[in-house]
Amino acid sequence: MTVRVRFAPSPTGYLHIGAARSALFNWLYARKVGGKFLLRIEDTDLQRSTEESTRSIIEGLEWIGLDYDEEIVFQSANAPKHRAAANRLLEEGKAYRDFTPKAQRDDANVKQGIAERARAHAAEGFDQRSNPFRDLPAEESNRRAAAGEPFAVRLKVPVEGVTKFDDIVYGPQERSYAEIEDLVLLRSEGNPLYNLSVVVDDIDMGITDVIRGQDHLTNTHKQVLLYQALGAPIPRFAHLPLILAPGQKKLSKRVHGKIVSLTTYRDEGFVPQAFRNFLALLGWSPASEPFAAGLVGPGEKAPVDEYVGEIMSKDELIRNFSLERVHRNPAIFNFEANNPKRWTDDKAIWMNAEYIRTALSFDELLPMVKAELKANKLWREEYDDDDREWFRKAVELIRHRFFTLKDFSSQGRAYFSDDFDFEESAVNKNLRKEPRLKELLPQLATKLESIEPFTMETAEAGLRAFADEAGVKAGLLINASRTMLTGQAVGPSMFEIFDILGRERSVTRLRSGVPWNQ
RNA sequence: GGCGCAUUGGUGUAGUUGGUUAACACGCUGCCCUCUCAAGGCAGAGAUCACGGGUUCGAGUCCCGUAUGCGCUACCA
Repeated sequence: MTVRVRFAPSPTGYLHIGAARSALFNWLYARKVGGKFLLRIEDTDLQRSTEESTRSIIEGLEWIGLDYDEEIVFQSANAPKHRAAANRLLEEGKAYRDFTPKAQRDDANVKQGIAERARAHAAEGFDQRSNPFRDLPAEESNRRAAAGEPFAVRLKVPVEGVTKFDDIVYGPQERSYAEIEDLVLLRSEGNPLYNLSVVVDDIDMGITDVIRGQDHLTNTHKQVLLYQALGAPIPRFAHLPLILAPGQKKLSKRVHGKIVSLTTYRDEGFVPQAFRNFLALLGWSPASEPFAAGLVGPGEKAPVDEYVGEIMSKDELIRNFSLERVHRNPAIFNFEANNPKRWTDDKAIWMNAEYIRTALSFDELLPMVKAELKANKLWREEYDDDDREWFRKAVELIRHRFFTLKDFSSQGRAYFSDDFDFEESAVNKNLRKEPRLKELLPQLATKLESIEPFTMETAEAGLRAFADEAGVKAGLLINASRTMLTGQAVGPSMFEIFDILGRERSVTRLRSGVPWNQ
C-alpha cells in the first residue's frame, strides 16, 4: 500500500519552527518511501484561524522546499462529514448525548483550571464513566433533542480495557480506558472537535502514517478509540520529540518572539537549504557511516575519519532519513535573547554560513543574492548580462566571509554601489589615527593611475613601492585603503578589492575626503 | 493530583547482543597563516553519561526508585 502522510497545521499564527520540522519529517519520509505528502489546514477554530496565517504556512513550506502532492484539504469544509460520523456513532450506540449545560471557562487560566479540576477529581476518586447521560434511554435522548434541548455528543468509552499502539519512535504504548474521559465529539453548537475531525479526515484522506509532535502522544489513545468505533484501520504512528527553548521551556511566540517563526529565518537572510538541513538534525541524525555500513562491530570504536558529515543536500537527507532514527528526547533550540550575535542557534548560523560560502554552487546562490540586492536597490540588470562575469567574481570574493544573505547588501554594499557608509570604528582605527593618510591616500591614487596594466599584482607592487617612498608601512596604507574603498575595517584581501573595484572606482574612493569630513 | 514521555560536555548528536583512556559537529580558548576580518590548518579546555540503589567479573548500555523537565488530563488545536 502506498504511504500517505500529511502535515496538518492549524492556521492560528505564523508557522512555528517545530511545526516546520514536523512537516519536514513527514515530507522526508514520503519522499524516501515514494509516498504522498499531503497538506491539510485545520481551520476548525474559526475565531482564531486567519487566511493570512494559511498563506504564511504555504509560503513557509514553499520557501523551505517542501512540495505537497494533491490539493490542500481545508478541514472546515469537512465539518458535515465530521458531524455525520458523530451521528453515526450516536445511532450505533457508540456515542451519547450529554445534556449537561456547557461549563463556562475563562480563557486566561484554562490550563490551571483543568489541572485543578483533575486534582479534585483524583482526590474524590472520580469515575470517568459517571456521566448520568451515558445510559439515558434512546427514546428519552431523542425526545429531549427533538424538543430543542442543547447537548454535546460524547464518545462512550468502554468501562474496562486498554488501548494499545506501537509508536515508531516511542515504542509500544498502552493506556487504560479508566484514564480516558468520554471525549466530546460534537459541541452543543454542533461543531466537531479536534480529535473527531482529525480521525475522520485522516481516514478520508487515506493517511497510512501519522507523524506529528509528541504533544499528541496521549491524544493518540483517544484517536485509536475513534478509529475502532468508526471501524477504520488504524494507521501507524510516529511521534516527534518537541523542540524546546533553553532551560527546557516551551518555545512560544509570546515569550520568545520571532525566533520561533519560520518566516523570520527567510527574512533574516537564511538560505532555505541550510535551515532545512539544520532543522532535520533537530531530533534526528543519520547513522554514522561506520555503523551504518557495518564497518564497525559491537564494542569497536568508530574511526574518526569515517564520520558522515552533517551538511546534507536534499537528496542526501532523503536517502539517509528514517523514522527509526528519530530520537525520543526533546531538542533544545539554543539562543540568547539579549545577545544580537546569538539571536538564534549558533549551529543554524554556522550552517547558513557554510551554505553561503561553500555548500552552494554559484548558480544556486545567485538567485538569492539577486533577490537580496534587488530588495535593497543594489541590483543592476548588467549583472545578468554584460557584467555577468564581474558580478560572479565579486560574489565569489565576498561570499566566503558572510553568514547570512543580508550581508551581501550590508557588508557587501560598497561592491555594488558608490553610496555606502563608513563605519565609525573603522575610520577611527584605520584613518584618523594617522593624520598623514589624508595626504598620502590621494598620492597613492595618483601612483595607481600611472600603473599599466592595472592588476592585482601590479597594484600590490605599486602600493608597496609607494609605501617605501613615503617611509610608511605597507599595512598602514592597505588598511586605510580598505576603509576608504569599502567603509569597513574588515574584508577580503586589499589587492583583490582593487582588482574587483577596478582602477577608476578605487582611485576615486581613495581621493574622497568623505570619512574625514563626517 | 493521575497517567504518559524524556534525561550523554554550554548546544545538537554518536555510542547496534553490557567489555579497555565516552566519539563527532557547533560554540569557547590558544597557536599558525596574514594587509584586516573571516575561512583554513594545528592544539586545547569542557561529561564522575540527572541522582540513588540493584544485577554482573564488568553498566552510558539491563532492572527498581528518586528528582527535574515536558505532554495529556477542554464543549482548545
